[in-house]
Amino acid sequence: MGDVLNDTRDRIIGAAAELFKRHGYSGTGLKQISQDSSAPFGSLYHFFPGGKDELTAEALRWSGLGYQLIVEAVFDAAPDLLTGLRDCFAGAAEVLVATDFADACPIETVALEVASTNEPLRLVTADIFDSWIRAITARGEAAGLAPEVAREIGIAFIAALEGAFVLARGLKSTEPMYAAASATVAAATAALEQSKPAKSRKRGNHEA
Amino acid sequence: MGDVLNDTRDRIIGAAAELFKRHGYSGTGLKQISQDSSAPFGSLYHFFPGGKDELTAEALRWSGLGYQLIVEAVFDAAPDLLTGLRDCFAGAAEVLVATDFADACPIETVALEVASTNEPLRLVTADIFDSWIRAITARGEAAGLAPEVAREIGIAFIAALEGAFVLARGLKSTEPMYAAASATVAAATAALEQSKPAKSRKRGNHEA
DNA sequence: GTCTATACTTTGATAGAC
DNA sequence: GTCTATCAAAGTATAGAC
Repeated sequence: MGDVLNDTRDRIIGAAAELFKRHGYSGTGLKQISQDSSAPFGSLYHFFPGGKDELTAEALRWSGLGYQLIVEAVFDAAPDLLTGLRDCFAGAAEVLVATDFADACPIETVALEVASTNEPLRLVTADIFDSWIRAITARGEAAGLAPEVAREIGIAFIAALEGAFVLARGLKSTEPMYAAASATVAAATAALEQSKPAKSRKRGNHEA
Repeated sequence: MGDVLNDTRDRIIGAAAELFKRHGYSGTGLKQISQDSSAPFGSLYHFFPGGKDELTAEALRWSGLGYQLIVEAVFDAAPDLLTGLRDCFAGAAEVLVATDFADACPIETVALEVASTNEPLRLVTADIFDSWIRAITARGEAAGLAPEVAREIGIAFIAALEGAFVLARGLKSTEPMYAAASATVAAATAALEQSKPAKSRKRGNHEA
């Protein structure tokens, strides 16, 4: 997010993504995007002939992919699945504090706004959520969970993170992040236990 | 929510709450509220001299209390805490399907919209979340959890529900509701186990 | 208290000069 | 491709007759 974007089109997308994250879809005007990106108003319609919706779709896809890469990096740096899960919540809490609880999930607010009012944009958010779910499901499977269980835990993890963002921003407190972290880790721990019935008594650790 | 509101002021609040729930704060205009409530435009400023923000605050408080009562009723009807938790998710899933994924949490979208843009309204959402947390924490304590654990599980439950709403509405699927339910129940189960170390082997059930 | 008309601002979008 | 001027519509808010 600290990128330096020199290309006009990229600057527009970056400014739009930032504004959508903090003010939402309806709360962000094209003129404000024009100002924040230092791009003339006409350039918005030059690069995005479809108007606000086309620009929003691009900003959502860009933000959604960027956020996924951040989360994947956290998991890559963690020694195991459970640590990775907990680190995601902890990292999110740090960002919230550093930005006075402004920067959370980059697509959550918009996703809720368009869910029942703008079907094309709703589909964009659905694609992003799908991509996130597939990514975390793969991590769960790699950790030894059955595919269906991995998917269930993965979805629950994303839901816990999104919900914790809502409470944390509303309460201006990181407490929900750590509460959600503990619950998610507890659920994942139980799932891991159940998927390895022949373990427990350290009678031969037969895993990768 | 199926109330018949004859008083003008109540009709305005009801229509506003409904519109905020589906279209958000910025996405809802006062003229639309006037139309949906069959109240003349001037009446909005007669009953709410503070304008849109005062009306929004009232609508949020009304919706927040109403939703809490619904959840409390679900817990009252359930035989135990774990069943109550699961029934909340199942009931929410049913409402989502019945309304084509339009009716979820009545304050979530607005809470995210105002979190970083409207401090007075953010405080209103914080009060509502606080009330919800206290209510569910009391249920956890009554079920035998230590106060701190009950609060943690309670916050995680609300976060899971809110996050599941985001995913369910975006994906137009109830899968996230059930995934979040299983994870929440698993976390609560683990917490209940830990809070009763002298149980397990049915060696004397010394609880209320 | 009810209701209409209107003022003022901002919105998304377009046209056209350069 | 860049940039400015402008449009029609919708936004919040107000005034005042009844």
